[in-house]
Amino acid sequence: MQDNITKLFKAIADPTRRDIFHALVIATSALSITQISNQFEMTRQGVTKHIKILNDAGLVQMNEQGRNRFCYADPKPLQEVNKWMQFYSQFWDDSLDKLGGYLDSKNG
Amino acid sequence: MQDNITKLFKAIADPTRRDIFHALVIATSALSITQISNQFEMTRQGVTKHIKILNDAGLVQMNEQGRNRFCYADPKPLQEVNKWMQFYSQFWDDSLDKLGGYLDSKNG
DNA sequence: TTAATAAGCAACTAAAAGGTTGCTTAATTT
DNA sequence: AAATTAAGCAACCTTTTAGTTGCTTATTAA
Repeated sequence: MQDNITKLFKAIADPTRRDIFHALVIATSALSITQISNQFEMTRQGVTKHIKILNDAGLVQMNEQGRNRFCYADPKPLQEVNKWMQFYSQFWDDSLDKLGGYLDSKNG
Repeated sequence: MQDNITKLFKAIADPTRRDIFHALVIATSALSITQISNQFEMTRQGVTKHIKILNDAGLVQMNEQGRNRFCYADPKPLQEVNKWMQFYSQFWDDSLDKLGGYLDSKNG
């Protein structure tokens, strides 16, 4: 359906998903779906859907144990986002003079 | 309605908008709406909507001249995204050993 | 001064997103 | 074995998103 980088951007474009992802990143152990749900004012099914999207983007991995599905964050795919941004970063990394001149040329 | 970082992420989450933004970044001069539209298989109104979203996110600036609205990219807001990612980058910047141990502790 | 061009606005449509409720299944406790 | 708990699945609803068509307005060119 959609390419990886789009999946990735869409995954982190939702504030709730950023919150879930963050909660998993700072967690000291993997958390079950229910444990995650308890931290949010949303039904477990709602959280499950978000987790699925994060998982499809590679940002959350699972670990099934009996009736539990322990989730943990995997920030590595964010490197792709970093890579995407690297090209554009040259335009803010450049000296302000150069950027100023560039913008002036477009404005004037 | 929604916070800046969310607007920013949503703006770049759409592939067409990333394409428009990229076209403006690499353009040697500011481009009118019509000039941009000609590069995409989409109506001018469709492009206008995308431009509006990019503009709301601060990624595209305008420059009205008569009946033309010349648009140019402003990548600076992407620094916010960069900042957001910096926190998570520690988890992929760390030595593989440390990351491995962290994951093992969650898996095991 | 009539043509043509650039773009805005509004209404509409189709599909996707974000979320819910209700029910089922499978694994654990008691 | 019965009750509880964790989670999946499907259907549904509402809002947002991505895009269209049609029309108007304002600027510029012939």
